[in-house]
Amino acid sequence: MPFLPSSFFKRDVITVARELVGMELVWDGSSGIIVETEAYTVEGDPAAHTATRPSAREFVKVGRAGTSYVYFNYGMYWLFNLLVKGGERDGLILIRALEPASGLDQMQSRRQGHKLENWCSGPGKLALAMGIDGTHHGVQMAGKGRRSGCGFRVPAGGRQHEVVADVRVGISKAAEFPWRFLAKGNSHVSVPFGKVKAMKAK
DNA sequence: GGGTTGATGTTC
DNA sequence: AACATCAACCCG
Repeated sequence: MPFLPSSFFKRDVITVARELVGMELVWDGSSGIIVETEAYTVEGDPAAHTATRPSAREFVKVGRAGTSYVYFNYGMYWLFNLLVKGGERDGLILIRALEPASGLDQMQSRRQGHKLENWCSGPGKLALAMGIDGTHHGVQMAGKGRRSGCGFRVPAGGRQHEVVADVRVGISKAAEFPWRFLAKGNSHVSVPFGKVKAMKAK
């Protein structure tokens, strides 16, 4: 299966975030099926980095569609995002969870002491499992200049997952935007469908 | 299983 | 001061 072309990432960021669920992320000898994403838009989204960080705005302006945006959060974890631009709405997509698919030995060695279901069930965890860190900021993931061994593709057998939309996780601003996309019923997601609102209701 | 808490550092 | 988190720990 060929890798997704850069044109895939030159569309509306919400659309792309939804369609990435069920795709396979290939990264340096390992891969996983994407089971959870979150979209953040450059305009009209108070929760997006671009709303508060000039450096993020500059990255969107200068970067090409399909480039990785990796940053350090909570003093401990790297989070892996993708730049989407050229469609109706530009923005960044946070890859939040994967179902491990290949290179399992490598992933297991990086996630020692954890169950398979928890290797990639969260944005910090998947960065650990795949070996993603700050040196991987700005990596081209599609089209011309794509880094060898990295990219996205339709898995063998096609996209098997039904996608559902829910609110995003771990934010205080624009918390009601339904811009988190999940593979329905999948056990590798970070927070199951409906759980964020259920917690908040208490 | 569910709730709570501590560990960490960059950004503005 | 806030933050796009995780795992260890309690309690049951």
